[in-house]
Amino acid sequence: MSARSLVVESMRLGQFMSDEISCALHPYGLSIQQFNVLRILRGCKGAPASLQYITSRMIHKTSNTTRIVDRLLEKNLVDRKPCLENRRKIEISITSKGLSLLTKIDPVIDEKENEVANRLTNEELATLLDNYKKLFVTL
Amino acid sequence: MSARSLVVESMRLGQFMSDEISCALHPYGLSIQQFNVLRILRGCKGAPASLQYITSRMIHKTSNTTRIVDRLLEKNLVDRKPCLENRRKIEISITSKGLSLLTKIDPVIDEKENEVANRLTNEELATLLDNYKKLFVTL
DNA sequence: ATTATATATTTGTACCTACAACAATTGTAA
DNA sequence: TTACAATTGTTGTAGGTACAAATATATAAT
Repeated sequence: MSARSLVVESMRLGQFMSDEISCALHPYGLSIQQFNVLRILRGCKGAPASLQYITSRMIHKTSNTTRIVDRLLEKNLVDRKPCLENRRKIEISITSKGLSLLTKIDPVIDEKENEVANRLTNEELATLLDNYKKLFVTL
Repeated sequence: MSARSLVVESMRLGQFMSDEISCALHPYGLSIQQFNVLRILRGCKGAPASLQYITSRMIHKTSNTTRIVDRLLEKNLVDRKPCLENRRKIEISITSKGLSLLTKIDPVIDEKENEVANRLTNEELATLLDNYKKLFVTL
């Protein structure tokens, strides 16, 4: 009985978290995946990222990063240039417009995240994250 | 720090669970949502269900159940009839073909679910589900 | 050098979510 | 009764996931 619950409830919780963040992002015209890409690029601190690098850091292993980046390009939130050393690659970087958008969004997301996390004590939270790790072991 | 992890890791875990089930369903030609609808209908034990009823029991609140049912209809796994008492409604029920497909899939899914759940002790599992409930409180 | 293989990205398709607009039917109230 | 609101489901569209095939470039093998 609990085994089935674990799977279903984990999916429900993931969906709940995703909904909370999506909802917070909506006023800024970003989807959760677009936001995800922007944050990954900001983490590069100026160094451009390849599509492959971005994909490896996304939540959904099979996200079609090409098309997500396309939408960010349309909004001028990122730049895309061919890589001179390796012409198979492209170099993607966040623009100043993208950075300043993230700066506006940061406190909103932080608040959402804290609001949810505060429903657990620090100990409960630590235990939960610990159990997540055990579940994640890939086969 | 942990607050951010909670959100991201919960999304990752939900995605992981979803991937595990999708993968197990793939040989049977069902998406996870199609499978979900079939199981909801089986739970009705012969009584037909309205679209609204099905939607209310799905993981994604905003699933477009009309179109998921369309695909199950094409495969003859469900029946759809107008409701005579209330002509706005439709009555959806699982066919015998749908039921026998579920019978084949059941043990595969059970095994997947147990395989994942066995990574935790019963106590850890109980605690985890308990913490899920605390996180879910809607605002 | 030519061929084969690996890498990096793009494109295509089926299915899905999220959200909004629409249509049909039913219920309610003036 | 007529008008208005609520309920139930369908359709349209943008964005996304999952998976496979295609394209271009780079590297390795013969």
